[in-house]
Amino acid sequence: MRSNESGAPSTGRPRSEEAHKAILDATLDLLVEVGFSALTVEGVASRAGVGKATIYRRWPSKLPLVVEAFGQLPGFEDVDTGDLAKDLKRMLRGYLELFNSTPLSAVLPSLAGERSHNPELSELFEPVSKGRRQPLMRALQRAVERGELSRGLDLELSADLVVGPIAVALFFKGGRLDPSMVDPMVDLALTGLRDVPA
Amino acid sequence: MRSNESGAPSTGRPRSEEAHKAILDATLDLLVEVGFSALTVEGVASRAGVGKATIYRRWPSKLPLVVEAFGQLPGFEDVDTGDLAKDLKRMLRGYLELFNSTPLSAVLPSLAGERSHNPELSELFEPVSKGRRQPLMRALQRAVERGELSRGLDLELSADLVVGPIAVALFFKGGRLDPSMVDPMVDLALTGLRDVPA
DNA sequence: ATAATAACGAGACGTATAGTATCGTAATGA
DNA sequence: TCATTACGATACTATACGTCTCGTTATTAT
Repeated sequence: MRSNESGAPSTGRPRSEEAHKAILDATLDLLVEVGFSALTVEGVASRAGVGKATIYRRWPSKLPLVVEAFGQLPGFEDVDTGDLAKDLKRMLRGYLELFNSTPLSAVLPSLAGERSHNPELSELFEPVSKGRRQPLMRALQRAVERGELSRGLDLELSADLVVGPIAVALFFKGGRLDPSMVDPMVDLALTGLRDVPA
Repeated sequence: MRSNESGAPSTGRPRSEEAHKAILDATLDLLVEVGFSALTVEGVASRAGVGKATIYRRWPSKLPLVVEAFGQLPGFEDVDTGDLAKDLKRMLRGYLELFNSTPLSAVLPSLAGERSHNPELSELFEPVSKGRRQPLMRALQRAVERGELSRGLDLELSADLVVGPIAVALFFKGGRLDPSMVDPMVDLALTGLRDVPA
């Protein structure tokens, strides 16, 4: 019973890539249509035209499946205009537009909410979450290299500050995410509240 | 079959305040012990020593119950030192300490996650969420009146910026919320990223 | 070829829990 | 005293997770 590195055996019928993709697609479709909490594995199986076992053979439970489907959605697109404010505004605006055209705005809070009770999910989610921040971190890094930002700046904290208002809107307000909120948001994060002559 | 304004009839056996409180207390206890997703209505009924019907007579489903129990937890404590940075730091520090001593850090993401698929819950959550921000908003308002902040400042957005990094940590990172993160957070929000001489 | 192996779709199955309905009883107001 | 409603308890229906077994099909080893 030899196995290759991915844990799949080297003999017997191979797993169907087709079924794999159909499952992920069906999961995203249903996330859009019914949302996370109403999404059922049986529904995914039926939509994808596969048996439940075919799903559970690949993912130990519903959550990792949703995490992987979610991971296929796009994140920040990298923008490099040579000006930090422009970079941030374009990236965040594009991101908010994704929220209105994909299930991102519904899936993100659901998964984040589950994390707090599910350490395994938390671990699955971590690299995905981190990877999505990368373009943002790179834009900040470039600004430091250009001298636009101070060298001593905590870039992690800075990134949190920049996207913070989006997170607040997403989780604590109706979730209405108008791309027009981006410009004042970025401006305020760059200049700070205390932008008044003493 | 006359009813008073709260929907309860004016005749027959009145609803037990004792049972009401026991249910809310049991809900909070169980939120601490087992977390939100493992919390069951049957468990709450059993812990509170009431029948399930007594719960469903008051709350249409599990979520509004949890929202109301959650609403009993304390929020920001009002701090007025005459200095915005001090006010914010003390308030946020106290808030983060709440996260480590109550189920707040687990319940908040869960409820926020459910909101995106549940408009009714969203409406229930709205006033609670808004009320919790009040001390923060007042501190900002005072700073404007003292001339510490500019009059034209968007205070809603400012509040989002200040608490944003906490939201990001809570939802996108492990949820580790060390009160020591507060001081640099507030300082950065006040001065902005671009705090470097041009 | 033929055997061994493992994935396939379908769906039965056991368990858990949400929410409803029904019991006999207790408390209140007319 | 009687109507009304809440009470705790519990049976009930419906749903969905995750496991398992069916007969079948695709692939590899001999």
